[in-house]
Amino acid sequence: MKDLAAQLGLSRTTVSLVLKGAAGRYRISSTTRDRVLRAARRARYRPNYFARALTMRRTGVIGIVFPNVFETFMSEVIKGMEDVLYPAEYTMMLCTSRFDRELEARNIEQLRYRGVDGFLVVFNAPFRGEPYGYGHLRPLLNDTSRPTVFVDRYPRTKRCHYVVQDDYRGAYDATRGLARMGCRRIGYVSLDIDATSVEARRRGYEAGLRERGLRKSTQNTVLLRTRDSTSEDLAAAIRRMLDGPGRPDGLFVTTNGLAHRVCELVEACGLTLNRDIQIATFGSDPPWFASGMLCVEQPRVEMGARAARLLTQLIEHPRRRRVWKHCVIRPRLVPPSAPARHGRPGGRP
Amino acid sequence: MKDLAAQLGLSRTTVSLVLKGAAGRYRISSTTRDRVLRAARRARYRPNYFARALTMRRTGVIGIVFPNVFETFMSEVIKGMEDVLYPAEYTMMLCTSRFDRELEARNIEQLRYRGVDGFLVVFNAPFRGEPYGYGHLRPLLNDTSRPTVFVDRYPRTKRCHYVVQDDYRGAYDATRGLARMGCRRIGYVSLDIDATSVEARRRGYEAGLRERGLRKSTQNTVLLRTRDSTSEDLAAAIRRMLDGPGRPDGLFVTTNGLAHRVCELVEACGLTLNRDIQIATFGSDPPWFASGMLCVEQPRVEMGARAARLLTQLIEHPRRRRVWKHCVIRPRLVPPSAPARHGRPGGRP
DNA sequence: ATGAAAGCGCTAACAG
DNA sequence: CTGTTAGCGCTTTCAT
Repeated sequence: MKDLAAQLGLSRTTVSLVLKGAAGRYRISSTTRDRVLRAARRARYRPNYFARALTMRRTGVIGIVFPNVFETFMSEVIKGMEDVLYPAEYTMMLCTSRFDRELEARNIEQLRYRGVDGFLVVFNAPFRGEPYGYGHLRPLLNDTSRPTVFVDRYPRTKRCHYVVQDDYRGAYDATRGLARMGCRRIGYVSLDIDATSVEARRRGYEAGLRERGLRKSTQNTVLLRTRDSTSEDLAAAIRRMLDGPGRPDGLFVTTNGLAHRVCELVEACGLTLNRDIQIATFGSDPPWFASGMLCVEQPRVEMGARAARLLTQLIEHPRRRRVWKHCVIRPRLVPPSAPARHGRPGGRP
Repeated sequence: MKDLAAQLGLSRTTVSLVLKGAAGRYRISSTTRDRVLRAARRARYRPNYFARALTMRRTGVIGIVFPNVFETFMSEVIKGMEDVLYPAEYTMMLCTSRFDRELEARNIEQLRYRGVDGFLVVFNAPFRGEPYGYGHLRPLLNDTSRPTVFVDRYPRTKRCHYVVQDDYRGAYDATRGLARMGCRRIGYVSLDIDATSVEARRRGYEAGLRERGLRKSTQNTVLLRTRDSTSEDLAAAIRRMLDGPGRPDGLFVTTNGLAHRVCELVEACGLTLNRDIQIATFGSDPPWFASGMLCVEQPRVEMGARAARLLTQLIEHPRRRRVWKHCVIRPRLVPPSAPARHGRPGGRP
């Protein structure tokens, strides 16, 4: 910029002013303005990012923290974010926590250090009763100069911004859906996770049962304490459940990956899905795979987009940060696509 | 830092010197050094990122450019990178190009602007004969102050650093493997893409045929001009190939996603995999899915790790940039897991 | 062993 | 309308 100014015989101020579009306010002659603009273009001038950030305290970078990016849920949410962030001239800085709270904390620190303007985060939920809770999210909750929007789940406090799907309603609808399909003994299978989303799904499930005059039984409830869905824990629990006398004729499984595994196990027990038992879960099937499950379709892309839009609002209008925004998107119930067809994993070159 | 210095009654210089560990060289008393260090720790002092970057011209951030992150290939390569970058105190800035060259160019520009120390990139390959080639990678190839390591494929020039698998060898082995399984007419199915990787696979395939005294036929060759593997193009081509007189009894498919789709189509034509026809491809099956294909197992995590390690070397030892590093990793051939078992998509909550 | 001073590239009062 | 000036927070050379 100095060079530019020298070359034009102007002061740095003038150039700076013009370049940030304040020419009007300072009544700078349109001729000099044009000269500056043209010269800048010709020299492919771009302000130095660090110098600018140093004085402006603004970077145009959004910090994204996700458990991973390969699950369809995550990558579709990210797509939604990209859709709004890119046109708005923001850049994403993406970190994955790999279900590791340490790493998550580290990443958050890194992003803060690197001066992101705001955060979009899907955090790791601990197993219920685990000692370390959400302490590492404190830096996010306390930082008033940098807004955070939580996605899919939020820390216990409501003093934060978040965008989630209506987990309660989804589970409620799914459970009633199962009942309408003729199920009388509807079991519950879930990771035993301390997340607002899972908790809401449980409440929705229970409300659904109540509404149809059904009851839940301890025997037909499975709470898993491991994320490895191929673990023997799950298999044993499912077998036990299906061998018992009051065997369920329907299952509500809180998450998609788990549900697929449950399907397998059900079949391994000699039962046939959609005949002996119905299964409902969150998250829809990929196009190449009809699972035969009743699905609560998550508005993933939309959630990402809404979260990103909210965040940019909060960044650009600091006053709005005072009021906590809670955005809850209603999911849609998708009946099992019959007949159940097993395709192959597609689109993964 | 100013506060720190004031509080300790020292000059900023001293503090700065101590903090960067140069206390020894400047013979600063160990007592003052300790005082400074302790105070710094107590005040949770961290140098300002932008001020530092402004003077140092170094950020500790690595720019990562990938077509996407949801394909298993991509996410595993990234895992390998994380494995070496995190312990080495680097942070990743990840951008996806979504198979869009515009976006790819934009992302590269953004990352340069944001002052990354180096690049790790899997770029988009155009279809063969498409006008816009690798021009947008120029900024990477020309930038001597910021090394780039290409992964999985490299621009036509060899004047660059790259880490790839031995595509030629993999394809060669796979083709010979098919022949050893009894195939006499081995067809070739591929995206018609202008990538070094795909080209090497084709050459490997041809060499494999030659070595076994087999010949390729135009009729048993399918070159696709769309990335949408559910397209009717592929279905039609496969049908045509399988209906003809010299129907292939083996197929080498260059990429994994495509191969799965081909399996489906083969079955849709009334043929049975592993009986009427054998299929070989790159990329191994996920644990929950035995495809029945002969697989060239890609060393994905290792590729990511090697690339990252190479890049940090290049960053930290500028002199090494003068010699172009080409790292080629040998893949392993994995026979079809029998019997072919169709599982369900797991691990995707 | 420690401090003063210049500068990285840009912004923003304020004075002409 | 344009120029002067004082930072932003840190590094580094050069005196002391």
